[in-house]
Amino acid sequence: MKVVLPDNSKLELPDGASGLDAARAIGPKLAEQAVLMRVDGRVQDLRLPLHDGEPIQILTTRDKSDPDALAVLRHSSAHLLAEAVTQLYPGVKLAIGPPIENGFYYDFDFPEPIREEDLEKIQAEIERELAEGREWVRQEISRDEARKLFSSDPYKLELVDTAEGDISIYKQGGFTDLCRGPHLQNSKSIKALKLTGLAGAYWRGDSENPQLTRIYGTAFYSREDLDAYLERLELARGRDHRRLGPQLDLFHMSEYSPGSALWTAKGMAIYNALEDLRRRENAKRGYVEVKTPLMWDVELWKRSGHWEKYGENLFRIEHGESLYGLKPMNCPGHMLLFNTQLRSYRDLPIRYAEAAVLHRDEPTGSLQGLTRARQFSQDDAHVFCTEDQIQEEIDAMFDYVDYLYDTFGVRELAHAELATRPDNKLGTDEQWDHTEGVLRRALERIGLRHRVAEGEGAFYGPKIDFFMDDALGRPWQMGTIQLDGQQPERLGCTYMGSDNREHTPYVIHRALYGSLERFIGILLEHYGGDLPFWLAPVQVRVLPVGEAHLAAAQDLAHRLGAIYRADVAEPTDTIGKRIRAAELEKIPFTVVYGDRESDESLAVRERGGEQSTVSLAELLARLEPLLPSDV
RNA sequence: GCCGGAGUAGCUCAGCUGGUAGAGCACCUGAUUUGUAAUCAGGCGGCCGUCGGUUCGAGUCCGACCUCCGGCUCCA
Repeated sequence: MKVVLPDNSKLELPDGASGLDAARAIGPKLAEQAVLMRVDGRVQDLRLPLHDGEPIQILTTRDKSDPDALAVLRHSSAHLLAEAVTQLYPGVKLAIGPPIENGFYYDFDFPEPIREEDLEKIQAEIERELAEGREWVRQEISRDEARKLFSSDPYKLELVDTAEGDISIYKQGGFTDLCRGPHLQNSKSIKALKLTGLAGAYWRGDSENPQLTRIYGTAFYSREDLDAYLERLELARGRDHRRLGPQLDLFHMSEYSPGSALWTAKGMAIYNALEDLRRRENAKRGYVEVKTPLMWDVELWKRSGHWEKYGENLFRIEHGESLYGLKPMNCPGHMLLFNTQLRSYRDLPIRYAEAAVLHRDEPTGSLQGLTRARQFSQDDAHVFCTEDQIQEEIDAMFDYVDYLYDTFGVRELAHAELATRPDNKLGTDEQWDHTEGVLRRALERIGLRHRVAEGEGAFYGPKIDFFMDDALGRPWQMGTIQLDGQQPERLGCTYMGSDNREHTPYVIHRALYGSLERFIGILLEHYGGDLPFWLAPVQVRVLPVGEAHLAAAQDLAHRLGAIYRADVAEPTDTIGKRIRAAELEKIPFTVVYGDRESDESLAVRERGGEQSTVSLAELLARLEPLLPSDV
C-alpha cells in the first residue's frame, strides 16, 4: 500500500503498517522523535495501522506548539500522574484524566482526602518515573476482559459499559489504564511537567454524583515553554480586574455585601461613559427608556415562570403577609407596562430599554469580582413586535453590537454561540429554518466568530449569546439576543392586528453589553487598566512645576474640563513623583506646566512616556478624534 | 452549595518550633521649590477576618462561621 506524505510524495509500505512503521521507513531520527500522526487531518496513535491512499503527517517533539502534539504529551502526563498516585495511595479509585486547554487533569477517588502539600510528594514520584523512563504499550481487548481487568475500579467499569466501539488499554511501567489514546511512544519527550492544583469535581460533571479529587497539571516539550507559560499566567494575574479595580481606585468590594461593588467617583466615570453611550445609541435606534420596580410580589415570578425554575436565586423580602423578590431581570415588568394600554399593530415595534439594578442570589463559591456579581445592571431591552418585524429588528441589533464592539475595541475578544432548535421545539422546521437563518446570516454579516450549539435553543425560539474571554482566557457570557414567544403569552400581552383580532406579540430580549459590571471587568482585563482615552476616569492631568504655576495650571485644567475629565496635581511633591503617580494611575495625557508653557506651547506627555510640545488648539485637535464616533 | 488554599496597618508583604507585632509604599508634619516614573527627616496608623476552645500565655495550635482565591456545579 501507499500513503501520501505532506509534500504529496507517496510512501510504499507493507500492508498493515503503522504510523511508526511509516516514520521508520522515512528515517530513524523521525521515528525516534515521532509523537503522533494526523491521518487525513485527524489525530491518530502512531501504533495504529494505516490504509492505502491515506494522507499522513507525522508530528514530532519539534512540533512543540502544535495543539495536538501538546495534547498527546499532556494525556500521557496524566497517565504518569495516575501511576504515581496509585503507587502512593493504595486503594485509590481512578476516574478520568484527559488533556485540556493548558494542561491536563486526572480525577481520583481517594480513600482519605489529600491536601495541597501532598502534591509535592506526587510530583516527586512523577519525577522519579520520568528519570526511570516509561514506554506506552497499546492493547485492544474485549469488553469482558476489560470488565475483569478493572473489576475493582467502579468508575472504569462504568466507562467500559458506556464506551462506544473497541476497548483499548495503555500500559506504562506497572500501570494500566482504560484509554482510547493516543499516547506518546515514551516519556523521553516530556521535558517539563508540573502539578498546578487540586480541586473537587463531580463524577461526570453532575453535582448529584460523588465528588472526586481532581489534580491539575501541565506539561511541555521544553523547560522554556513551561517557564514562558508560568510567566504568562503571572502577567495575566496583573491584569485581573479584581486587582486593577481597587488599585486604580475604580471600585472596591466589601465582605458586608459580597458580590456587589462599591463604585468610586473614578469608577463611575467609566460606568457613566457606558451609560451615556447606551442612552445616546438607544435613543438614536428607536428605543424608549422606561423604569419598572425593583421589588415585586413573588406572585409575579410565579406567573412568569421564573419562580419554579429560578426561585432559589431570588433575593426575598418579607412584607407583612406577602413575600417580595428583588428583580433578577426586567422582562415581566416590561410586559406589565406593555399591558397598561390596548396596543395596536400600528404601535409595534415597541422597544423598552432599562438598565435597572438587578439582584441574583448566586452561590458564594461562584462569585468573582465584577464578572460574577450578585448585584449588577444590564443594558436590557425588550422589543415587542410582530412576526414580520423580527428580521429587521434582529438585523438592527446586530448593527448595534457591531458598533459597540468597534467602539470598545473588543471585537477580537468576542465570539458568539447560536443555540438552535431543541427536540421539544414549537413550530415547523420551515419556521425554524427561517429564524435560525436570520441569526446565522446576521452573525456572518458582522463577521463574528461563532459556533452552533445544536438543540440548545429554547423551545419557542433560537438565541444568540455573546461571549468574551477574560485575561486568563475564561469565557464569560456577555450579551444575548433571544426570541421569546412564551413569556408574553404567560403575562397576557396582546395587540390588535389589522384583522381586528387579538394577537400575542413576539418579544426579543436583548442585552448587548450584557452586565455593565461584567463588561467593565472584561474591559479592564483586556486593556490591563490602560483604558482608551474616552473611557479613562481622568483623561488629562495638569502638573504645575511649582507653586507659581498653580493658577495657570488650574485655569488650563478648567478649560479642558469643559469637554474632558481633567484635574491638577498640586505641587506638594516633586514633578518626577507626580509623573510617576500619573503613570501608575494610567492617565492617558499629562501636561507639565511651568515657566516655558503657555497656550501656544504645552509640554504634553502621553501614557507610556512619549513627549511632545503642542499648542492648546493642537492638543484639543488631537483629543477630539479619540472620542467614540457618532455613527 | 461542594473540594483545596488563604485572611496580619489604607496597599504589598515579613513574623522560626506558642512568650504579647514589623518593613516598604500611602497618609500627616517639617525642611526642600522642584522640568517628565519615587527629595530628605520625623510622626500617625493593628479587635493579627469573627466567635468559641486548648494553654500560665494564642497572630501562631484546635473547632465553627464569614469573606476572598483556584476549580466543580450553577449562571434566567
